[in-house]
Amino acid sequence: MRTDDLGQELPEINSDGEALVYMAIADFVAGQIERGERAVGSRLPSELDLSNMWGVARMTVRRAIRELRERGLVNAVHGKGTFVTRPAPEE
Amino acid sequence: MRTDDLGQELPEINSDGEALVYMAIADFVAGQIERGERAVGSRLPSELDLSNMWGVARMTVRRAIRELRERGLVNAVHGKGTFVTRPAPEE
DNA sequence: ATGCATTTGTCCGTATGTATG
DNA sequence: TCATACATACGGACAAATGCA
Repeated sequence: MRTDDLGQELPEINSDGEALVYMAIADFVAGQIERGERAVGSRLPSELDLSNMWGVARMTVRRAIRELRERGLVNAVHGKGTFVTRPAPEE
Repeated sequence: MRTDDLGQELPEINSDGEALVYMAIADFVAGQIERGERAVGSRLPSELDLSNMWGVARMTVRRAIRELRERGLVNAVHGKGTFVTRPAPEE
Protein backbone atom coordinates (compact mmCIF):
# COMPACT_ATOMS: atom_id res chain seq x y z
CA MET A 1 0.00 0.00 0.00
CA ARG A 2 1.59 3.21 -1.19
CA THR A 3 1.23 6.11 1.22
CA ASP A 4 2.26 9.74 1.16
CA ASP A 5 3.94 11.90 3.83
CA LEU A 6 0.63 12.19 5.68
CA GLY A 7 0.30 8.41 5.80
CA GLN A 8 -2.64 8.52 3.43
CA GLU A 9 -3.06 5.80 0.89
CA LEU A 10 -2.44 6.92 -2.66
CA PRO A 11 -5.07 5.85 -5.15
CA GLU A 12 -4.10 3.90 -8.22
CA ILE A 13 -3.83 6.29 -11.10
CA ASN A 14 -6.05 5.75 -14.11
CA SER A 15 -8.25 3.31 -12.27
CA ASP A 16 -10.59 5.86 -10.77
CA GLY A 17 -11.91 7.54 -13.87
CA GLU A 18 -9.25 10.25 -13.93
CA ALA A 19 -8.07 10.59 -17.49
CA LEU A 20 -4.93 12.59 -16.72
CA VAL A 21 -2.29 11.47 -14.27
CA TYR A 22 -1.32 14.98 -13.25
CA MET A 23 -4.95 15.89 -12.66
CA ALA A 24 -5.48 12.86 -10.42
CA ILE A 25 -2.50 13.92 -8.33
CA ALA A 26 -3.62 17.53 -8.24
CA ASP A 27 -7.12 16.57 -7.18
CA PHE A 28 -5.80 14.32 -4.44
CA VAL A 29 -3.55 16.99 -2.94
CA ALA A 30 -6.22 19.65 -3.41
CA GLY A 31 -8.56 17.52 -1.36
CA GLN A 32 -6.02 17.30 1.45
CA ILE A 33 -5.60 21.07 1.41
CA GLU A 34 -9.30 21.80 1.33
CA ARG A 35 -9.99 19.41 4.18
CA GLY A 36 -7.27 21.16 6.17
CA GLU A 37 -5.07 18.09 6.30
CA ARG A 38 -2.32 20.20 4.82
CA ALA A 39 -2.09 23.38 6.86
CA VAL A 40 -1.73 26.82 5.33
CA GLY A 41 1.95 27.70 5.27
CA SER A 42 3.07 24.10 5.41
CA ARG A 43 5.36 22.81 2.74
CA LEU A 44 4.49 20.04 0.34
CA PRO A 45 6.95 17.20 -0.10
CA SER A 46 9.56 18.15 -2.69
CA GLU A 47 8.83 17.44 -6.33
CA LEU A 48 11.37 14.64 -6.19
CA ASP A 49 9.75 13.09 -3.13
CA LEU A 50 6.30 13.40 -4.66
CA SER A 51 7.44 11.80 -7.88
CA ASN A 52 8.84 8.87 -5.91
CA MET A 53 5.69 8.58 -3.78
CA TRP A 54 3.41 8.50 -6.78
CA GLY A 55 5.75 6.57 -9.02
CA VAL A 56 5.62 9.18 -11.75
CA ALA A 57 8.09 11.50 -13.43
CA ARG A 58 9.01 14.75 -11.78
CA MET A 59 7.62 16.68 -14.73
CA THR A 60 4.23 15.11 -14.09
CA VAL A 61 4.38 16.24 -10.48
CA ARG A 62 5.31 19.72 -11.68
CA ARG A 63 2.30 19.73 -13.97
CA ALA A 64 0.12 18.80 -10.99
CA ILE A 65 1.65 21.57 -8.89
CA ARG A 66 1.08 24.03 -11.70
CA GLU A 67 -2.57 23.00 -11.59
CA LEU A 68 -2.65 23.63 -7.84
CA ARG A 69 -1.01 27.03 -8.35
CA GLU A 70 -3.62 27.97 -10.90
CA ARG A 71 -6.29 27.02 -8.40
CA GLY A 72 -4.64 29.33 -5.86
CA LEU A 73 -3.91 26.51 -3.44
CA VAL A 74 -0.12 26.58 -3.37
CA ASN A 75 2.80 28.87 -4.03
CA ALA A 76 6.18 27.60 -5.25
CA VAL A 77 9.31 29.37 -4.02
CA HIS A 78 12.48 28.84 -5.99
CA GLY A 79 15.07 27.00 -3.94
CA LYS A 80 12.81 26.54 -0.94
CA GLY A 81 9.71 24.56 -1.73
CA THR A 82 6.01 24.69 -2.50
CA PHE A 83 3.74 25.99 0.22
CA VAL A 84 0.04 25.80 0.95
CA THR A 85 -1.48 29.25 0.55
CA ARG A 86 -5.19 28.92 0.98
CA PRO A 87 -7.16 27.81 4.03
CA ALA A 88 -9.87 25.26 3.78
CA PRO A 89 -13.18 27.00 3.00
CA GLU A 90 -15.64 27.15 5.91
CA GLU A 91 -18.73 25.07 5.26
CA MET B 1 12.26 51.30 0.69
CA ARG B 2 15.32 49.15 0.39
CA THR B 3 18.45 51.03 -0.51
CA ASP B 4 22.04 50.06 -1.21
CA ASP B 5 25.29 51.55 0.07
CA LEU B 6 24.94 54.44 -2.40
CA GLY B 7 21.50 55.23 -1.06
CA GLN B 8 19.89 54.13 -4.27
CA GLU B 9 16.60 52.37 -4.20
CA LEU B 10 16.78 48.70 -5.08
CA PRO B 11 14.18 47.56 -7.59
CA GLU B 12 11.90 44.70 -6.77
CA ILE B 13 13.28 41.57 -8.33
CA ASN B 14 11.09 39.71 -10.82
CA SER B 15 8.74 42.62 -11.18
CA ASP B 16 10.70 44.49 -13.83
CA GLY B 17 10.73 41.93 -16.57
CA GLU B 18 14.03 40.42 -15.42
CA ALA B 19 13.61 36.69 -15.40
CA LEU B 20 16.78 35.92 -13.45
CA VAL B 21 17.54 37.30 -10.02
CA TYR B 22 21.28 37.33 -10.43
CA MET B 23 20.98 39.09 -13.78
CA ALA B 24 18.78 41.80 -12.32
CA ILE B 25 21.39 42.45 -9.63
CA ALA B 26 24.26 42.38 -12.11
CA ASP B 27 22.47 44.82 -14.43
CA PHE B 28 21.73 47.19 -11.58
CA VAL B 29 25.34 47.31 -10.38
CA ALA B 30 26.64 47.45 -13.96
CA GLY B 31 24.52 50.54 -14.51
CA GLN B 32 26.03 52.22 -11.46
CA ILE B 33 29.52 51.43 -12.69
CA GLU B 34 28.89 52.60 -16.22
CA ARG B 35 27.36 55.86 -15.02
CA GLY B 36 30.44 56.43 -12.86
CA GLU B 37 28.49 56.21 -9.63
CA ARG B 38 30.87 53.48 -8.56
CA ALA B 39 34.37 54.81 -9.14
CA VAL B 40 37.15 52.73 -10.67
CA GLY B 41 39.18 51.20 -7.87
CA SER B 42 36.34 51.47 -5.35
CA ARG B 43 35.19 48.38 -3.54
CA LEU B 44 31.73 46.90 -3.80
CA PRO B 45 29.89 46.01 -0.61
CA SER B 46 30.91 42.56 0.58
CA GLU B 47 29.01 39.58 -0.74
CA LEU B 48 27.43 39.19 2.66
CA ASP B 49 26.31 42.83 2.70
CA LEU B 50 24.98 42.58 -0.83
CA SER B 51 23.03 39.44 -0.04
CA ASN B 52 21.48 41.22 2.93
CA MET B 53 20.71 44.34 0.90
CA TRP B 54 19.01 42.41 -1.86
CA GLY B 55 17.50 39.77 0.35
CA VAL B 56 18.97 36.92 -1.64
CA ALA B 57 21.39 34.09 -0.94
CA ARG B 58 25.08 34.79 -1.05
CA MET B 59 25.48 32.34 -3.90
CA THR B 60 23.10 34.43 -5.96
CA VAL B 61 25.22 37.52 -5.28
CA ARG B 62 28.30 35.56 -6.28
CA ARG B 63 26.58 34.59 -9.52
CA ALA B 64 25.87 38.27 -10.18
CA ILE B 65 29.48 39.21 -9.44
CA ARG B 66 30.64 36.45 -11.77
CA GLU B 67 28.50 38.08 -14.44
CA LEU B 68 30.13 41.46 -13.74
CA ARG B 69 33.58 39.85 -13.90
CA GLU B 70 32.78 38.32 -17.26
CA ARG B 71 31.73 41.76 -18.49
CA GLY B 72 35.10 43.12 -17.33
CA LEU B 73 33.56 45.52 -14.85
CA VAL B 74 34.93 44.19 -11.56
CA ASN B 75 37.77 42.13 -10.15
CA ALA B 76 37.47 40.01 -7.00
CA VAL B 77 40.45 39.71 -4.65
CA HIS B 78 40.53 36.92 -2.09
CA GLY B 79 40.38 38.27 1.42
CA LYS B 80 40.00 41.89 0.34
CA GLY B 81 36.94 42.49 -1.73
CA THR B 82 35.60 43.06 -5.21
CA PHE B 83 36.76 46.19 -6.99
CA VAL B 84 35.56 48.22 -9.93
CA THR B 85 38.01 47.83 -12.78
CA ARG B 86 36.59 49.66 -15.74
CA PRO B 87 35.82 53.34 -16.14
CA ALA B 88 32.55 54.55 -17.50
CA PRO B 89 32.76 54.78 -21.31
CA GLU B 90 33.13 58.32 -22.69
CA GLU B 91 30.09 59.46 -24.63
C1' DA C 1 53.64 35.81 16.77
C1' DT C 2 49.04 35.54 18.01
C1' DG C 3 44.49 35.94 17.79
C1' DC C 4 40.38 38.02 15.72
C1' DA C 5 37.27 39.88 12.26
C1' DT C 6 36.37 40.43 7.51
C1' DT C 7 36.10 38.83 2.87
C1' DT C 8 36.37 35.81 -1.03
C1' DG C 9 36.74 30.75 -2.43
C1' DT C 10 34.87 26.22 -2.34
C1' DC C 11 31.80 22.59 -1.46
C1' DC C 12 27.61 20.18 -0.05
C1' DG C 13 22.67 19.14 -0.06
C1' DT C 14 18.14 20.32 -1.35
C1' DA C 15 14.65 22.48 -4.20
C1' DT C 16 12.47 24.72 -8.12
C1' DG C 17 12.93 26.32 -13.26
C1' DT C 18 13.87 25.23 -18.01
C1' DA C 19 14.88 22.49 -22.00
C1' DT C 20 15.39 18.37 -24.94
C1' DG C 21 14.41 13.82 -26.70
C1' DT D 1 4.15 10.93 -19.97
C1' DC D 2 8.77 9.53 -19.02
C1' DA D 3 13.81 10.25 -18.54
C1' DT D 4 17.69 13.06 -18.38
C1' DA D 5 20.43 17.05 -18.01
C1' DC D 6 21.50 21.47 -16.73
C1' DA D 7 20.54 26.18 -14.68
C1' DT D 8 19.04 28.88 -10.97
C1' DA D 9 18.35 29.60 -6.06
C1' DC D 10 18.49 28.79 -1.04
C1' DG D 11 21.04 27.62 3.25
C1' DG D 12 24.75 26.14 5.60
C1' DA D 13 29.61 24.97 6.49
C1' DC D 14 34.38 25.38 6.23
C1' DA D 15 38.86 26.89 4.02
C1' DA D 16 42.03 30.51 2.54
C1' DA D 17 43.66 35.24 2.26
C1' DT D 18 43.91 39.80 4.22
C1' DG D 19 44.34 43.31 7.67
C1' DC D 20 44.33 44.93 12.24
C1' DA D 21 44.83 45.06 17.33
